[in-house]
Amino acid sequence: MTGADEERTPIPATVVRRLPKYLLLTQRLAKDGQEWISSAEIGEALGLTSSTVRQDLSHVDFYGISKRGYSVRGLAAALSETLGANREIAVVVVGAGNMGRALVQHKEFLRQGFKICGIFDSDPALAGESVGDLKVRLIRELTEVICGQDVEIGVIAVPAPAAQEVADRLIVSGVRGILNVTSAHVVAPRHVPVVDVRIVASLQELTYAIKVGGRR
Amino acid sequence: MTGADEERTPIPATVVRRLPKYLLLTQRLAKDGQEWISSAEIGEALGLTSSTVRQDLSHVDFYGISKRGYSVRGLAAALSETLGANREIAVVVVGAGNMGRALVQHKEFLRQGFKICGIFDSDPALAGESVGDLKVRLIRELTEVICGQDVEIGVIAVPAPAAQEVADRLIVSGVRGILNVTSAHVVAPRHVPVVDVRIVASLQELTYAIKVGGRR
DNA sequence: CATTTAACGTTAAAATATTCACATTTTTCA
DNA sequence: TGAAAAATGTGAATATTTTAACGTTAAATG
Ligand SMILES: NC(=O)c1ccc[n+]([C@@H]2O[C@H](COP(=O)([O-])OP(=O)(O)OC[C@H]3O[C@@H](n4cnc5c(N)ncnc54)[C@H](O)[C@@H]3O)[C@@H](O)[C@H]2O)c1
Ligand SMILES: NC(=O)c1ccc[n+]([C@@H]2O[C@H](COP(=O)([O-])OP(=O)(O)OC[C@H]3O[C@@H](n4cnc5c(N)ncnc54)[C@H](O)[C@@H]3O)[C@@H](O)[C@H]2O)c1
Repeated sequence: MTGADEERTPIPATVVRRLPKYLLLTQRLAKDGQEWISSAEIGEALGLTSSTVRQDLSHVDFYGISKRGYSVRGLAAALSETLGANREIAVVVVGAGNMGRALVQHKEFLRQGFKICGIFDSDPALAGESVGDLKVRLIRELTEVICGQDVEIGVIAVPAPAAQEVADRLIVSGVRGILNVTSAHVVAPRHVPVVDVRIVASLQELTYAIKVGGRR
Repeated sequence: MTGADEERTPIPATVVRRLPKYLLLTQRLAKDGQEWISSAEIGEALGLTSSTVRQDLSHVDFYGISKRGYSVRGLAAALSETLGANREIAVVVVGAGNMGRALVQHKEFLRQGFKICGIFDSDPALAGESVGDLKVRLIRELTEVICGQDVEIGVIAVPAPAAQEVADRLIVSGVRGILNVTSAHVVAPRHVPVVDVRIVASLQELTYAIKVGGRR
């Protein structure tokens, strides 16, 4: 009767960031037919200690068994449920440039339950163009589509200066979370979480790692 | 005479991940003509406490001054230098699919010093096709180009199952760091750092944040 | 010119995250 | 069947990260 899988206290962000790694690994192993995996093997595969793995998995409503480890399929299912990703989630992409179009055509999203159901742009010249199965729509149709199709996530893939404006539109349209692919810092109310994907920043992180090199 | 900006001990990863944010902010403000900024203003703009900001900046060889804060331009320059991003860095992209092509055409990379000087694919049908200013080359020319042009960073944008193989090739070709855009976990020797950009994982992080909603 | 104030750099306290260590559970096998 | 082994879940110890506190310094003000 009760949902029962809800945690009293949220899982620490640092743990949440690792859960998708466990999920992906177990999905892959399940496909390969592997039945069991130990925390040590997971750690090995992902560069973590077995202890961190066990500690992390203690937040997931699923139990391993002594001497065997975790059921690969069972763990994958539990992780997916814990992440709230065990269902189809409607997504819209705003910005039909190179990045937006790449995202729309990316197959893996759907395999993981993310269904992109609209791509929007402010440029009238792009309106009506096909991208994968979709046609680009004008940004002013955004609210209508989001409300009508109960879209949960909006992806911002416009030039950085337009990012906040787009975020605001997504928010008033009722989106529940935002994936921000631009380098802009986007602000949103507490109840609309924003996750950033910052590719340039990742490259800069890499230049630092290269610079300090061995000494690390 | 001495480089002098080298730290005895590497900057903690958690700090390094924030430095690009400070860099981007100060670059933008510098362009807007702002001269000074305080740690409190930086924190405000980025959702951090002023204390965290000052603590972070203590790792950067640059000093603010009482009552004024930090020189915006000076801080930007110092951050860029600390990150090792204050110079042109040659990059190659492997995988000329949607993502690889989007990356090659992305203008911001060059503005930040990352010069993409080659795009490679294993598909002979793609060889010779234009992407921006570049032409797609066959993967077997990779080593030659990397050695010849002293390429520092390789970006992996191929299907996940091919990621490790591509990484291995990049490594033997002498690349000094890898940006991995696939969902695969890539292993590399200690002296070749790997930074991951995991978009699907970011979406899953978002579904969790949506699920736990207000209670956070 | 002395005083007030804003903001820094830094030390230390508090909060988080990771790792260790081990009692417990399940399986194996002699 | 009972001892040995492998792996879990968890409490405690470490280590790291974040935040608070504060002495110091440079500018502003009267
Ligand atoms: N291309 C990449 O590989 C890449 C990599 C990292 C980050 N990004 C970021 O992703 C974003 C998009 O990049 P891109 O390469 O696709 O750029 P792009 O210039 O190719 O496309 C941007 C699109 O956004 C549209 N647009 C502008 N303002 C808009 C608004 N207010 N509402 C709706 N649409 C609007 C434009 O008409 C254009 O079609 C940028 O912020 C970029 O920094 C791109
Ligand atoms: N498109 C996106 O928006 C997106 C988003 C997130 C992650 N990714 C990841 O980026 C990677 C590429 O995605 P994509 O959409 O560009 O895929 P894609 O299928 O459009 O392109 C992949 C390209 O890689 C080439 N390739 C395959 N094996 C190769 C090898 N061994 N050496 C060199 N080239 C090889 C293929 O010929 C193809 O051209 C994938 O791992 C994908 O999961 C893509």
